[in-house]
Amino acid sequence: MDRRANEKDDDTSAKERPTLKTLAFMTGLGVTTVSRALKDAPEIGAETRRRVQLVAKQIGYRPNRAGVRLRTGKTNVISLVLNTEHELMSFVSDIIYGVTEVIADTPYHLIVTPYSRSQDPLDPVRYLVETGSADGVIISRTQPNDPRARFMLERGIPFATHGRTDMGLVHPYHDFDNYAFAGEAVRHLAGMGRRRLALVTPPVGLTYYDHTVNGFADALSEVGASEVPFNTVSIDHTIEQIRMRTAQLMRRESRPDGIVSSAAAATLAVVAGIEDAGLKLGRDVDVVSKQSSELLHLFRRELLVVNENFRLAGSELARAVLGWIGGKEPGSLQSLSKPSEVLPYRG
Amino acid sequence: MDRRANEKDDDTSAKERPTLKTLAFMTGLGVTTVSRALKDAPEIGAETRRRVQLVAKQIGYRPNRAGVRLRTGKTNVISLVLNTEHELMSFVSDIIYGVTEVIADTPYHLIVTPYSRSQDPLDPVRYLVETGSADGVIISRTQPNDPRARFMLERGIPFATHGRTDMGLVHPYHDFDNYAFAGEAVRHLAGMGRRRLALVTPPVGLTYYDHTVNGFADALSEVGASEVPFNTVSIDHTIEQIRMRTAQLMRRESRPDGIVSSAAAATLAVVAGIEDAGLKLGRDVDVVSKQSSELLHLFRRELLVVNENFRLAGSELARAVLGWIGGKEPGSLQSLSKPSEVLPYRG
DNA sequence: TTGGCAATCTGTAACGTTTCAGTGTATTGC
DNA sequence: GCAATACACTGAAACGTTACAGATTGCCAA
Repeated sequence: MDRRANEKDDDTSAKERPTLKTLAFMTGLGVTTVSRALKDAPEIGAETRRRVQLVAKQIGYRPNRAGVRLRTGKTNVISLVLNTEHELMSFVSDIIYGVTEVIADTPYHLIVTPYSRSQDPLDPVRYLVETGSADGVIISRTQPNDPRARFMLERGIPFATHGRTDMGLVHPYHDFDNYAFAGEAVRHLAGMGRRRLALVTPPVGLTYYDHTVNGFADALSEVGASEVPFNTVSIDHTIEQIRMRTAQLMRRESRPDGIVSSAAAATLAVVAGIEDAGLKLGRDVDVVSKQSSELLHLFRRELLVVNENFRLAGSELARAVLGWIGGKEPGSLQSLSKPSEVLPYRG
Repeated sequence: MDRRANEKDDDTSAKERPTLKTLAFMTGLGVTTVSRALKDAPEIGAETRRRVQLVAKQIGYRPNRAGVRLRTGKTNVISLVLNTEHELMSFVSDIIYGVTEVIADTPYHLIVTPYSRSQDPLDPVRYLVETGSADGVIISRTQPNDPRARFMLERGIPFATHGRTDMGLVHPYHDFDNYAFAGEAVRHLAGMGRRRLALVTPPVGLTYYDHTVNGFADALSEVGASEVPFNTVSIDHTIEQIRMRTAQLMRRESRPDGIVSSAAAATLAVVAGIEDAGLKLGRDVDVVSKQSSELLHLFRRELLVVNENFRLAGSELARAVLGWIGGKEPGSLQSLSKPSEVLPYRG
């Protein structure tokens, strides 16, 4: 029995993946020692430590994730929670790439946890927390009073939000300064002589809706321009809806001579609507829009753009969650990204 | 000792997550019985089975993934392998959503495994296979002779490719019929009287480059039109490169009067280049382009489009991998998506 | 010499799951 | 009446890891 066990356990011609036991056998040490040596524990002799680490590198040892996870509860997983129906396409891949960039040389894996519109946004988060499926969570579509953030804060699981909350609770976030964006946009339009401005808002209910609306309103009164209400659409509406309602708006005699748009996709529809109404961009009306890739200037060179970098957002969010997991103060893991200047076509 | 152990093990006022032991205690059965009852093993009495499943549902039992994975090696993970340096990969999010749609009511999680262009594309796949990090893998940017597919086939790990290979090996795939697309595009342009056509190709080296080029060439000779070589760009090039080289091309007197473009982002640049050269879309030249979202018609209504559905691709790929994991024949898990008709603006 | 202590190293148990090799019972066949 | 058999269930072991509680050694102070 002893013989057989040894034969099996100590198999060195291993096609199998090496484990601590393999390393223990090769070095002549116990698994405990090997385990500790690999994580630079202080009670292991310097030479032993080096030797173990050398052998481990040589044979390409990688800790078994299931073993670690079962024993310690650490999943080495970051989950990105996404709404599959709203999140505008291009953002998502940029955020994902930003996140993966940061976790690339960590043991972390990124899992994407989706939820659909019909679902309570809290569902996927509750699932993650209750099943212990991730060490950290990134959420977007953040609300001023966000139940998901509250929930995770209660349960003590590290997370970061894309966008800020306003609950008096402190947690990591990354946000684009939409207050500044809307303000800059208004000032730029006013500088061009535009006086009657409309705003294509973010989705109602999200925090950055408030920021954008406030930035817009404050700058309006600052420059003495007036607002043309355009509450019938937000960037969450379909292309067709935005296009149609923009056309309606632009056919009214009280139409705006300047429009600020919170998203590139919406801007395409807005411009289509403007042209449907027989007006000309740059002459009858100017449009300032956020964009996350360089395509709006290809679309119409008259467009004025402000760039928002979602890859950066992804990186910052990942850094924030990892920081929290690593024990940093949540309050020190907040970042706000300033908008670029309003950029005219520079072709 | 016995008392203490019991007190700990049988803790029923559990704030902790229920495990098989919890269920065993609550039902008065052994863990083995509970485990089998939950997976409908035949040697468990019908009533016991129902009872166990009822209790499990009541207390919201969910198997511990780490436990299962450690014991069985089953990860319940599908990995999507992505190249992070491919700009304007807006379809990535569509694929992700398609995949998540399918795995939503399975125990599977989706992990995104990135690699950068500088890396060997085989690296991430090798990592996944060697660490046993996933039960199934989805890859894209498939090549006719694809080392990744060959590797996974050798190692016996289920996968699906976005795009076909041409190695005489059979494996699941989903592909868009780019041969048909290019052919349709050429025939449509020819039908409009265009005789000198250029092609903005997919990246050289990928299988669908060949399909596209062949479809283009075959249809050209079929309709008796001629090709204007445009090998200096592919859709992998930057917006600026495509734009500049299109402008160069269009300034030559041997310029094409029709262009077929394999991607929406490239098309934006192509149109910009056409206009840089002082030509007018729809008059001097017509362009047929693939697109994955409805934005090209907003861009220029003269554009002719063919739709490619990436969400569908994601779903099909996920179904294929899951099918293979579930024991279906790889050869039965292949699908080809036919292009839509060439669509003019229907505004 | 002895006791104490620091420095290294080690075996065992446990995380939650499934599989293996059983253990009891009741029922059947003869 | 007894063995064979089907049925319903069970304990122990194992997957790979880490934490706990030692074990061994050498060295120094008393």
